[in-house]
Amino acid sequence: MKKVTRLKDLAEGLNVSITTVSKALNDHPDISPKRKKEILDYAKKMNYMPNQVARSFRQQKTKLIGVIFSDNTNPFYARVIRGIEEVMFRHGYHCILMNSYEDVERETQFIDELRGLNVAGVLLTPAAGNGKSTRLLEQYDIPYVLVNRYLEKEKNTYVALDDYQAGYMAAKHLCSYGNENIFFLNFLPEVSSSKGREAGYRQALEDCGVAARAEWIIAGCMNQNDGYEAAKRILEKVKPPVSIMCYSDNIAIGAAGAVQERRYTLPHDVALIGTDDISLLSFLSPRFTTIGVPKMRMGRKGAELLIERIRAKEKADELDEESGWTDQQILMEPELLIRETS
Amino acid sequence: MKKVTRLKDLAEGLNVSITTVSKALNDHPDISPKRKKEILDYAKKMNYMPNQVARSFRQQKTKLIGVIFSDNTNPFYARVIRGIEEVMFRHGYHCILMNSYEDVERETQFIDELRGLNVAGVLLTPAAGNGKSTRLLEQYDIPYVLVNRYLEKEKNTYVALDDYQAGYMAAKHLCSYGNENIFFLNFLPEVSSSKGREAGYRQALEDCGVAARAEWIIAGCMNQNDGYEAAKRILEKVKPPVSIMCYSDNIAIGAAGAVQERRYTLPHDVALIGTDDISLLSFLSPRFTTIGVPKMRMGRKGAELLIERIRAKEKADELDEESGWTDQQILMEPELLIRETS
DNA sequence: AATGTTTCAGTTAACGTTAAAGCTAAGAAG
DNA sequence: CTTCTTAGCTTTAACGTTAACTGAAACATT
Repeated sequence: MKKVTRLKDLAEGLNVSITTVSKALNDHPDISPKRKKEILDYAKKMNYMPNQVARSFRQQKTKLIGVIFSDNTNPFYARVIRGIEEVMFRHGYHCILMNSYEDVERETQFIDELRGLNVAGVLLTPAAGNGKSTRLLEQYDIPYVLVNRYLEKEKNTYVALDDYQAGYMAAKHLCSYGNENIFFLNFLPEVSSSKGREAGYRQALEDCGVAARAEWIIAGCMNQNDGYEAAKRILEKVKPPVSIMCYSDNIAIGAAGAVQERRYTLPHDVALIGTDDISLLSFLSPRFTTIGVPKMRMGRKGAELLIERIRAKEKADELDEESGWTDQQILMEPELLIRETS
Repeated sequence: MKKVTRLKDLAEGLNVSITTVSKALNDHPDISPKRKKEILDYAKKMNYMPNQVARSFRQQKTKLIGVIFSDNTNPFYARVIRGIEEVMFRHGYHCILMNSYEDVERETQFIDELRGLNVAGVLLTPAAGNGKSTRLLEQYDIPYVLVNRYLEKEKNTYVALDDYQAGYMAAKHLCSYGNENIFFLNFLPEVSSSKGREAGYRQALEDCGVAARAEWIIAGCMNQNDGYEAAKRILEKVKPPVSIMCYSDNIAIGAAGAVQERRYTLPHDVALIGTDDISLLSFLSPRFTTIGVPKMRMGRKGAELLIERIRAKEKADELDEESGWTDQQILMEPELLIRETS
């Protein structure tokens, strides 16, 4: 049996015009029910699948979404991505996965390539930088939604954690132990999430009557090893008991390693709290105290927002007017999960 | 400044024909160096990016790759995917991420959609089933490479772990403790990796003079919770010391939870070994004994093989002959990583 | 000087789809 | 019976790109 890959093949098999087949498959009212059924049955029988490339070409739009995050192996982003994929799939979109590794250059290159691919939209966690990526996206008129971070200077649509609240909750919790030193192993200080958490941390200390010291905040922790190194240095200088709040669970894991290396115990010598609620850490002993973040929900919400925005743009393009999209800012509520490291 | 998105825009700006611009951008020898430079400079200045949809349409091929795995949040697959993305990006391909959740229906639907998208190739870990996916891929003439699993009945190109060796190493290691019971918490018994590991496990026991008992092998463990439940039941029936070998680190984590719940200790009461070498577990205490798997390397190798296969097909299509691709089977070497749970 | 070759450009057509416009016959309205 | 409408199908054109072909001028070879 000859392969049926084009409308033409179906049309010839049924002795109707190509357009008629196209209309039948797209449920166009022009076609009589009888003929429609005939065509649909035949298409099904022949296992026909429309050529999306041709369709995208003709319609000047695709069902592809760019998904740019720093690293898909980061358990946090992995779950965000899963949420995105789930929603996009349900809506007939497909996700192009891109790892930026926090590199602005890579990120902008990705965006250029996504423009070439004519993607319907982009979801991204912008790398620390000067907002070049979002400016490009605006310039290319590509709908986008930021996830987990946002840019203060510009008005954007984003889904993020209520970082201030997260920082506040965590620091307040640590304050309750009354340890003399309350450290904060922070991520890159220029990104919104780091700033928000630090602000929350500072406010919590203030509310607890603790004067924050500059050396308590250690910025630039990106991974487990950075957490390990930072904690190691802390424990060389400071005598337990000490409290350590971490920007991520990854960092907390590294810190825990340093604690154990020193033969200190959690939570007795070191009260430790992470952020993200990575699933592994609720199983292992000691189960990590952390700030829960609705990661999949964040991804899903971001995807839904993007779809909304894409729809608005499509409608506007049709009528040849401005999209009139009003930016939306959504903050997810963090949750204090007290377990065994504090 | 008007937006320059088409060759036509460039051509008009430079007063040359569209084809000339196309040739210049594609480094065709027809164009003189002088003119070529002129056009390239102008294109760069105008920030032109070729319309990949139109290009794909014209050339009847895309630079898209389907990446179908069960779940991108699984730390194992996350690293495999990262390896894939890395290589594909370097070669100008882009990855469409799809989570099958071990569901054959979903998987085949994905493949149908990928056919519509005209992807250049597909990388996948086939869900346990009857080989429907690979048959579809063959039928649609889409180049593909299997990763981490293969199908015994059919001849395929794949990159997988030497599962037999992995099972053998792990079981042999556990045998050295001389515990009376040596359990194996296995994954779905119908997939190649489970079979291979079980075969290795059996052989190791035999070589150690241990008669394997049917009840030692507990199949169907998919996640942490399954590992927890299985270990819990084991510890209700059997008195320590006992050895438990797990198909994955995820399962081992669950098992460790059950061990700790019973107030047994690792490795004294229970010698535990996992598989995969998930990065978290080398940091936390107790650091898990496991079988190391080169996950990123597996992804990279799979991607390279797929590119090879795509190239072969492209060449064959050009000459209008059979591709003559000979299937390749690549096995990665596992590594015994003895740490603190055994 | 006549002929062949090379260089460098332009013209044409096609990839599969669908929106818009066109056409015909049947049915409705006057 | 004529005119108007509608249902249901077909024809045409276009999306941006590039392979194949065409053509003119410059250059090389006898």
